[in-house]
Amino acid sequence: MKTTDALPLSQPPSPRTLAQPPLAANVTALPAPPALSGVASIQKTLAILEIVAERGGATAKEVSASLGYPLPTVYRLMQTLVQSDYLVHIRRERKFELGYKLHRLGVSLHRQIGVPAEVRTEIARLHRHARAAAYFAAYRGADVVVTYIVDSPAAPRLTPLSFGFHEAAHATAFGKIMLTGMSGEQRDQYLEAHGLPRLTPATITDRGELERQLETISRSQVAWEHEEFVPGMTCAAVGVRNSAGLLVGSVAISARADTIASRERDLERMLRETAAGLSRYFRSGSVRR
Amino acid sequence: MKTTDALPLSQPPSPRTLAQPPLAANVTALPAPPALSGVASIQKTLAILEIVAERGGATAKEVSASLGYPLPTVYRLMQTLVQSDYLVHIRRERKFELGYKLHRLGVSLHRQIGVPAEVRTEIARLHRHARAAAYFAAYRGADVVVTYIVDSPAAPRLTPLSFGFHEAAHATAFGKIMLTGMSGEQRDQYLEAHGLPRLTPATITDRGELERQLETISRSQVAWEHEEFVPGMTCAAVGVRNSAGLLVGSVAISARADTIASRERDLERMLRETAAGLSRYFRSGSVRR
DNA sequence: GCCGGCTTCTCACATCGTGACAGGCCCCCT
DNA sequence: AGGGGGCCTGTCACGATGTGAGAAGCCGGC
Repeated sequence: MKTTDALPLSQPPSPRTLAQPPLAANVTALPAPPALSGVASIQKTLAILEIVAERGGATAKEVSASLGYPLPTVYRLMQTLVQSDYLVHIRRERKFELGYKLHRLGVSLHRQIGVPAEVRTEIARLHRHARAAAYFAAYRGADVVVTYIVDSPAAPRLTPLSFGFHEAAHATAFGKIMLTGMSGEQRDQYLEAHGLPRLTPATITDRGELERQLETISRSQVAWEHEEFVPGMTCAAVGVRNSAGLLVGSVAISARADTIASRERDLERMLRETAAGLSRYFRSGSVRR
Repeated sequence: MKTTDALPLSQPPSPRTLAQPPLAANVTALPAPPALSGVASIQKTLAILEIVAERGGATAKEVSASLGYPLPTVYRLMQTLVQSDYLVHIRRERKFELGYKLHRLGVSLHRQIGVPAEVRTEIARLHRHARAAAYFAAYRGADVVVTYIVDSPAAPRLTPLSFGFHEAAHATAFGKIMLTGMSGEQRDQYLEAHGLPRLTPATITDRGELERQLETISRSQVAWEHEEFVPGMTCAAVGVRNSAGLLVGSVAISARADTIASRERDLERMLRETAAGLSRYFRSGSVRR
């Protein structure tokens, strides 16, 4: 057995994904975009970091141009990042690239979110039996986060749903499960903050309609999502609870809408079984019934 | 074949590794430690990020205590990080953990440094034949960085030498190779900035002695390091050059000192072969001779 | 229901970052 | 070699901006 440094799967080489949380983009065009609170110089610095990440390296000039900061400022901020190993200055090529500290931080993040082996094997089993991409999403702070995925060429994951995804709760199956687990007040607060942006023609953007559907979901204990997140794709999820009965996460699958229609019952059964097994695990430390 | 989110191998749960570049620590005890230049608020913010990473989550109070910043300041900075998804605030547990943006940045870093498949297979082959941990270190900016490692339980890597390692050039085999590739002036500058900190009793800390050894190395084209970096461990490295004859990286192995003594010749031969193959690859795009 | 912690305001001060400008450096081109 | 055109790094005075003491919310726990 040999071990190597595992390279995290590359996200697609997309130009502009949902990098920023999809804030409602059509609020009658506010003149001043959020620019919320926070320390401005830090926001600038982080913006620089992300530009460099997106482009796979950038010159100071490019950064200055695309963010609109004056050049000396850009240099100053970038040098601060270089000093702390968040950036590397490659003088030969007159450009900046990401530094090694980011590797360590990424590793730390994975350690903090690490998914137990039992969850991994159960999700893998679900993937095999359901012939669909299978996900585990955990609750962390005020969000649901996708923390584990098993898919295959025949049943690939939904493109934006990679490790760490936590946006658009109103349009995803596991997001809906999370919303049903919240108190009315929590839900109000969450939806107020994130809005219900339209992602596809089928996305639920009406608060009342969403509430009604959540009602149904909390009775049936399974959440569906039909082309509301990505056209042509369907997801379903079931919650996982700990010994106190609190939602700690959820199990989900995704697949092409047309390949699912005929076996919804079946898939629901498998999801419930997996979720029940994991709930047992979170109660007692064992999956076995 | 199934694909999953690959978790980068965890670094050892070490408390305080060489996180900061090992600046010469004994310069007659300057009253004000470096605190070099740079934007102070940003350095504070990054320090907070790293504390949270090290501890696997921390409360604002802990951060305030261990860095000596006043509490409101800590909250303000941490909230800025939360807004940009570098941190997550877990209110239930009254603590902060790392955010998901760090995953993306880590992935981008790996994309930027990505090692070609040819290099990976050659390093793996070297590992098998030499029965030793095998490394590829690339030049990036003004540093050598370990970018690929193949090891195994029987021949494990040197503990601090994980992906991204780029310190202590004077005490590592691939570091010495890099130093031989520099002009006298570049070398002066590099060693001036980094110093020659003593890591083991055998570490070369005298500039003249190092220069003499580099002389020898540039003739023999192979660099050895005997317990100068980690006690009981030995490393050797050979440079890899591109079509312009410039060093682009190096190939290295490490093993317990006592298991190597009898086969230094053999290992040198294998290192040279691997390095020659990779040099061919960097010249012509193919390893084949 | 009250207490004690964490967390978030408020606000006046001066620090600290800012960015126009100019000079140095290095590389490339001829 | 010599020049020229970038990239990069200083310098500096202005004032916006971050700062941190204090105090008031907020929330959970006893």
